[in-house]
Amino acid sequence: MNMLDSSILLKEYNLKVTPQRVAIVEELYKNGHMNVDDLYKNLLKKFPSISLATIYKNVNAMVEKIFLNEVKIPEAKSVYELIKENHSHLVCSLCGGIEDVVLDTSVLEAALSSQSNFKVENTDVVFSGVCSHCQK
Amino acid sequence: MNMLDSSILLKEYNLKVTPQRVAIVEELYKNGHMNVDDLYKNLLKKFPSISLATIYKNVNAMVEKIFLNEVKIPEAKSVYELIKENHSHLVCSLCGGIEDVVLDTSVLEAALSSQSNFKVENTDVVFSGVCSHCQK
DNA sequence: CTGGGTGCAAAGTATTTGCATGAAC
DNA sequence: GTTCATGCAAATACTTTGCACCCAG
Repeated sequence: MNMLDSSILLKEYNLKVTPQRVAIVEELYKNGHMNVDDLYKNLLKKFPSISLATIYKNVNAMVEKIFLNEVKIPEAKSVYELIKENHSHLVCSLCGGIEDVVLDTSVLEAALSSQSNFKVENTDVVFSGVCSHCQK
Repeated sequence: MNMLDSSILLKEYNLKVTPQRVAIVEELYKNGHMNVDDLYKNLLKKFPSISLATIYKNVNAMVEKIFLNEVKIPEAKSVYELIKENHSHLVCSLCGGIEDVVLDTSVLEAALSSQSNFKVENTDVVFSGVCSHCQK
């Protein structure tokens, strides 16, 4: 994703294109999932005087415009990701890394509907365990 | 669950049996899922001078001893529950209520293992949507 | 221009910690 | 009697807000 893509994305969601916002989008694109502190630390390199408040305001704005997603992780801080195809998360309990995996959750939803009237709008799946790298 | 059961549970996990702890366990047994503030407000009725710090310390101790579980909910505060049979959660986006449902997630884990070496230790599933009551 | 974003400082909220007292065992 | 829990107050951590200044459109 280049500068232009980020700009277009921001514009599409009626957010003014600022260098800080572009950088947030690009960091997330590059790293997949980041928490607020990770974002802050990385952006400090580019914007030595950026404020944590700016990160919070922008992340919240992007979550509201629904092009960022907050992922709540067991025993860790929430991370944010660009919204994309539905997917589940793999959280390594050793290194803390997070991977995406595309899985069809419709089997679960079908099983649920057979025993409940709950109307599902979203299904979040988080696997905790040990990633392939840490198994070595 | 009566007073005796809670005491036994606490003893089994090497926690001294205090009235506050018994009350926490019984509240959770009665209500299923509660966040820290709910617990605090309810316990205040029984213990007018109980401290939030006591709730935090005990909840954290019980999570560490692995007989409480923290459930992270999208767009809401974490809730705690007594550990029991593996189950998934249904979160109503209208009333905020949380229900349990027992589902077999092994299909998902099988699908995952076919495309990843991740070694799953735990699978958390949270459905968001509208509960049967709020659909009316 | 004009609206909205940024960074700073302050306020607000959430959670943890240290310590004296008192209860559990 | 010894250990550890409680409640209070203070400390820390996390997040939001208000405002003056500045940049994007």
